[in-house]
Amino acid sequence: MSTAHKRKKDPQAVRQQLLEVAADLCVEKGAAGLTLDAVAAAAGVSKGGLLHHFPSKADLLFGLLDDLIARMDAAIAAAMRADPEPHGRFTRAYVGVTFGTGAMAEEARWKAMTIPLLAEPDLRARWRDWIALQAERHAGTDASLDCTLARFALDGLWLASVLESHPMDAAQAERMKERLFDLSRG
Amino acid sequence: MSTAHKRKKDPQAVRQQLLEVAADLCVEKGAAGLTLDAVAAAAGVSKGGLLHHFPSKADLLFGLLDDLIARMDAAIAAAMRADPEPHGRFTRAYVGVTFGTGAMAEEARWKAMTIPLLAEPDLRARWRDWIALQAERHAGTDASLDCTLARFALDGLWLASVLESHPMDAAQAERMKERLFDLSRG
DNA sequence: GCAATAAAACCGTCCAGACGGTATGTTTAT
DNA sequence: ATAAACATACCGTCTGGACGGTTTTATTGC
Repeated sequence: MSTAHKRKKDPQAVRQQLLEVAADLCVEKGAAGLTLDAVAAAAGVSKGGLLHHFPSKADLLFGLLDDLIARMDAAIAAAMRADPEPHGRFTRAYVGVTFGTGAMAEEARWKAMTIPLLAEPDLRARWRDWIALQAERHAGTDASLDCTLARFALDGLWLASVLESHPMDAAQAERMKERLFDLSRG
Repeated sequence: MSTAHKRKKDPQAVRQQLLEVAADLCVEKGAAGLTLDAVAAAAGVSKGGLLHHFPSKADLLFGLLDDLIARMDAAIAAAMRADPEPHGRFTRAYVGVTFGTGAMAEEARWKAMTIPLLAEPDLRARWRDWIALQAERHAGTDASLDCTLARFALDGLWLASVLESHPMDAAQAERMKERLFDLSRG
């Protein structure tokens, strides 16, 4: 028994709530282990309500990834606007955003969710498209060997942070970040 | 109806066969889509037989990962023996083995296992342990910033190859490999 | 050597629960 | 009034794995 029908309806908010809850569960259980029942329950919505917003599980996962990509795009675009030097600009923005100066809790959650998302072949394709788009868009400024290497290193670093396999203190992280910036300029 | 009980019993071989078949199916369907029935059928063993060797699905996946890790350990050890320079020796071996000259089947298995490895918390822990062990063991020779960075870059490169997100031709790959070797010496 | 006995290595079936999705009713906003 | 935004109930399938047999191998006693 829920009281959802008593409160004011706000479809957008419910949709957002569903996405956030799904993201959390995705981090815990992985995309494969994500169940519609669990999402609905955790969001305080019935399963029917969930399926109203996202007609299928696949749609829900697509929604998750699209949201993630949109946020990342926005953050990268903002970082790039603040960088006067064209060469390696995208790489630096990518590094800066992933190292995440701001909202750590949020960052960590979205980062951790990426892996489970990538486990699904259909979602992978979407992710790949985004990568390809970025590569094409910044081919003129970020295609050098060291820029590419810096981005790969960042991916590895990010992987390590998700796995918690390479515990690093703040000083080490800072040195690494600076080294990556160096590479982006070379 | 099977004839397994007619032929000579060889538990080790059956176990190995199960692992190989499971690995192959993992490549095809992904670890999430791996079913015990499918593994048992493909290995010519009943489901009961499979569950005799691996009491649960999790155990099967553990077995799969442990097998891969053992092989990788061997390959890395061999590569390290052939490298006279101590500094960065492990990093170079890691790079060399991952770039993988030979054993394509093995590489395909690693690729298939990578995503599940990152997605499943239990498998993740196992992998993390291995990383920690290596880091500790080679702390004296491979802990420099550039060595660490090279390994991170390699991980990123590996991920890209799994996701097929950064198509690279052989020449590019070779240049990247050389650059990583350079970093391991600095 | 050789039964006898235990233990390991299987086989084949069946089931309980989980899960995605449908079908239909009920409330709320416009 | 009508459509969107939910809730409730239910179904079919799929899958892990429990279970009780059967056959082969190993060990022990004599």
